Amino acid sequence: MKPRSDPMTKRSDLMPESTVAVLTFEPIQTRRAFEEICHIIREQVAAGALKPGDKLPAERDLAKQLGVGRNALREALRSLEIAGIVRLKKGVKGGAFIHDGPSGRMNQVVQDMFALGSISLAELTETRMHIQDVVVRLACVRATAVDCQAIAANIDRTELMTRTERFLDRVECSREFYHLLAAATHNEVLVTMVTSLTEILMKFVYARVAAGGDPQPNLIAKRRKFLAALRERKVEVACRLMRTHLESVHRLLEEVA
Amino acid sequence: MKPRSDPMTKRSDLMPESTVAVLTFEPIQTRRAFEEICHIIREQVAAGALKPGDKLPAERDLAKQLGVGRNALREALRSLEIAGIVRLKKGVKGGAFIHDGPSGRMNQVVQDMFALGSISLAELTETRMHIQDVVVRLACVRATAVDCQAIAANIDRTELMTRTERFLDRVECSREFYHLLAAATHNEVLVTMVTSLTEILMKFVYARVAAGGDPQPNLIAKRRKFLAALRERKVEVACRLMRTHLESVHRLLEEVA
DNA sequence: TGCAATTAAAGGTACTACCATTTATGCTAG
DNA sequence: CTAGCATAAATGGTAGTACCTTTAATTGCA
Repeated sequence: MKPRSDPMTKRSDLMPESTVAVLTFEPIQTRRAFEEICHIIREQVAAGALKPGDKLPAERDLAKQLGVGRNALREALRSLEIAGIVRLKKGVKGGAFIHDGPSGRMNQVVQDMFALGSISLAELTETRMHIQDVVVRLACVRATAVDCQAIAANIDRTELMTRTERFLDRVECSREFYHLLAAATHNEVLVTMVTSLTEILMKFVYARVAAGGDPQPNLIAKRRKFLAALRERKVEVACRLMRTHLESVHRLLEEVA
Repeated sequence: MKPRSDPMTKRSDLMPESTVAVLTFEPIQTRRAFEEICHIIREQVAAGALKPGDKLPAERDLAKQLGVGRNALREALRSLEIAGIVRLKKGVKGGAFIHDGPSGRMNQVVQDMFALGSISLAELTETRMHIQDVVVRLACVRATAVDCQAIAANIDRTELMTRTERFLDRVECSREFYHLLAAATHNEVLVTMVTSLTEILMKFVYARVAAGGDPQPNLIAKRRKFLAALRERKVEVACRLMRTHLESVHRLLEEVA
């Protein structure tokens, strides 16, 4: 790992040009130590050699084993932590543990993309509208009694927040509503995507609500109506309700921005 | 930044218990230095104070300014680099530059989730099927002549790869096909999502093709038929073609796994 | 026996020194 | 005067050391 300057790159003067021209010599980017380490860990995870809950050796030991400095190793661990692969715990019996799943990582990605201007609010709302449509259709087919009960409980809590005029808390309830609905599809990929889209858009809702009060006076009624459609598995009705609701919400959002 | 042990936490013995009981003392998690730094940079980006192309101060300077060690700063920069926020360049006139966009970050997230078992192949294929349906519908409405020409050129290239039996290269063409199709929606969020889903599933296709030869003998004809439907904006036809094609591809994928 | 003090393990941080790479500058040869 | 090469400087990359902070096990005293 030590030799950063590959002697291979210096030998061109030792070979006649005629033979050099045959080879392609693509730009072998010298991978940084932490990249190499990340790659190794990721391979182990992908191969099943490292499973969630497993503990990596202590930083000092692992650095010795890999023949790198502790800094480089820490940068690798930091990257893996940011990626949601490992979770670092301090103290004795601490260390780097393989994480259960990179939950919430995609949220950060979407938010970063938005902050950097790679994606726009309009693109987010449009995508959310379509994905949510897929979610509703799947949920109508697959939602279990337990799923529906969870949603019903969520609506009850939303109603309480509305009556007590805790509108900011009610936004949290909304976030959870969409999460529960996505969970009813029993497709974790959809859950992740919906959660990311909902998360970032809820930030705008939050700003709107913090400033202006309650922009959705009929929310509870709309939610209950939707839940009824979901329970009766009336796909088209549920889709229509969701679509019109999201349209109004998204209109509000674009006013804020 | 230096005092990690907040003197505030030591003053409980200086106050009578009666007043202590009033305060809540939520568990103020001591944020690590690199987290604080990441947060600051992200704020600057979100606020528009830092725009793509901007250069951050040199590591040594920035560390001094922030009052942290170079290690901590580097871990922060590493995190931001992994997140696709900054790009680090070596040498004089190098440094940390704000990146254009975290393109490709979501791919890694999806692949990590899969490697860790958070999501399954079945969930990926199902989601892809539905998202792709959305994409086709939008593309049928919005695809410009340029979009269609790009897809046509891609199909031509795919045909060449087929004739010359470079099946592995043809898989790359397929990857590009789905990317171009998504691009025709002119919705970058959808592009990102589709790319992530396609990317990971193509890994399986790649394995399948590398082992078994050509599993899609009629691919070119199917592609051209699809493109014709797209050009004529026959939404339902295009959707049906895409759906049946993906169904067959996904069937193959689940055989591999 | 039970609680408190000690201790050890492990991550978090700072600092230093040096290596590697890249660009600019300047000097020398033609 | 120009071309090319040598040198220098800036800057990220890496190693190593020392120490702090947190956490949990252990020990010891009452």
